Amino acid sequence: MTIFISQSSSTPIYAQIEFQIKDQILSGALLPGTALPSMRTLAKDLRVSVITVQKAYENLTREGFITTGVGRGTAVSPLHSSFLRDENLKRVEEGVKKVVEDAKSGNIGKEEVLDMVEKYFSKGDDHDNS
Amino acid sequence: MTIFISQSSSTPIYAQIEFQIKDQILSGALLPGTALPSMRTLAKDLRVSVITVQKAYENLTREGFITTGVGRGTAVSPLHSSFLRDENLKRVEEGVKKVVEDAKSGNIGKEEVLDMVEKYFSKGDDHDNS
Amino acid sequence: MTIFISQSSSTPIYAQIEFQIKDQILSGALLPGTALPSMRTLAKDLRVSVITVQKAYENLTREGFITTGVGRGTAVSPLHSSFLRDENLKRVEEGVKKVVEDAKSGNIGKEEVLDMVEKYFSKGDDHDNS
Amino acid sequence: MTIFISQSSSTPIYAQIEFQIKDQILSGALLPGTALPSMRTLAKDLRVSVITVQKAYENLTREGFITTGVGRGTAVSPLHSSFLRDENLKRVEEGVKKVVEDAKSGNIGKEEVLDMVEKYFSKGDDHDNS
DNA sequence: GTGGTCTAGACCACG
DNA sequence: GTGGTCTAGACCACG
Repeated sequence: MTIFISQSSSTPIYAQIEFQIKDQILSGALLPGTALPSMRTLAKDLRVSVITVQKAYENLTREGFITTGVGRGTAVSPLHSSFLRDENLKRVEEGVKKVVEDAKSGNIGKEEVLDMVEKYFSKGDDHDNS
Repeated sequence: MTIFISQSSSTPIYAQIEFQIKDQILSGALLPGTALPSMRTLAKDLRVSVITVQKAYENLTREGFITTGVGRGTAVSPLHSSFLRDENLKRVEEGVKKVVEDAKSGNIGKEEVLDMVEKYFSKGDDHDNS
Repeated sequence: MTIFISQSSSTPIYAQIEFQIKDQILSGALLPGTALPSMRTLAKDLRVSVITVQKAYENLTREGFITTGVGRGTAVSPLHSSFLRDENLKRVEEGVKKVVEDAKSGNIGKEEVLDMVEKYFSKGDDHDNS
Repeated sequence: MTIFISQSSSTPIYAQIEFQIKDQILSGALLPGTALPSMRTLAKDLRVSVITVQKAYENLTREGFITTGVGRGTAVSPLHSSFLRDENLKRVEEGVKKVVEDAKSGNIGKEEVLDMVEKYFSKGDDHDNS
């Protein structure tokens, strides 16, 4: 598991850890059952305080992404793929809603927004524009 | 000019004021030259400290949306309509970029996102579902 | 006499009036003895308060650029051309001093500064580079 | 880090702090990564309010010179040396531009300005009067 | 400990 | 009246 910490970012360090782990679970990079490093190990690796890692793990546990047990360590929760899909859809839908509100109040047309979506979906693809 | 403050929001009060005024300028609800309420008046109306309103006005001034002058008060800057359009496009494009990133990492397809955009653009319309 | 007021500038209005009149005297555009408009007339022309114009005239009088007499109105002082030249030199020399300090502390060489001076002196000239 | 405050200057205290720190970063006296004193410490040292120091730090953060983080303190940003040079050049060029404008409107010749630049560049040098 | 937000006052220059 | 600066407190999240 790879996590990058930016000391100069304004995002709190605990949130950087939390978001990156969540991203990797949602994208399927971290599969259910996979063991996460212990809080002490991760803290040492990232050169941050154990308390900081603890806060990230705590939040992820509360949201159901990981499970922690005394003596068992921490692992990715056995999430139904439908749950994952719902989480992702929720995240995207919230973004779309906000974007459309901004577009409407700023007199930006539907076609322009659709074009932007097409544009960013194409980026990073290799000659794939089906 | 109408502004709603949520004391319980995690967004700072000064930012709530700032964003709402910016929204109204970008949407054309506040026209160039329009006088804004004085910092003291707005502070009293919103039941917040003068300093809080000042921080909002300061940020808007630095970004060029309003002009302030001691003894002259505060007014919406003479903005070119092209500037307004650019600002709106920038805001929407940043939103789209983030949405597409989330969609890609969550295995959500382009078509699904396009459908969401259509859906939210239709909402609030009268008998318009072309 | 032409004066432009910018309501959106952060420079106080009285200072805008003061500086523009001083510039015109120092550059020779306003000659000694020339009558200035009365404070009331100028205030009406510029659509500002009489008190604002008064402050500008007051400062210019104190610095010796204009003379005011009850019933005689206001006029440009009979300045010796050597005085004008000294004022101009003082202003330029102060600017050069600050520029060189900035250059030194920023590791910018003398040649680079000399080049900039040449460059800006050429601007606006017609094929004159003696 | 040494900072001098003049309570009687017309430059706001927060700006004095801001400019002096920026000067030291631009001149290389403060290297990237160097920790700055905490706002409370500096405020106590300079005998000013914490808010005043905060405003200076806030401006420097927005301009990219320093990075701040709750719980992490404040440090000089990792700046590219090319950025530093550009910032210095920008500052000097603005000064030269203003100087030349003053000189032109005051009928002061290019040679005189060039001589002044030479003169101030020599000052403070040891036995260097080439 | 750190920086970020907020309050309730004050005094100033400007118009 | 207006905005700009400053003080001396407070509470918060973060590390």
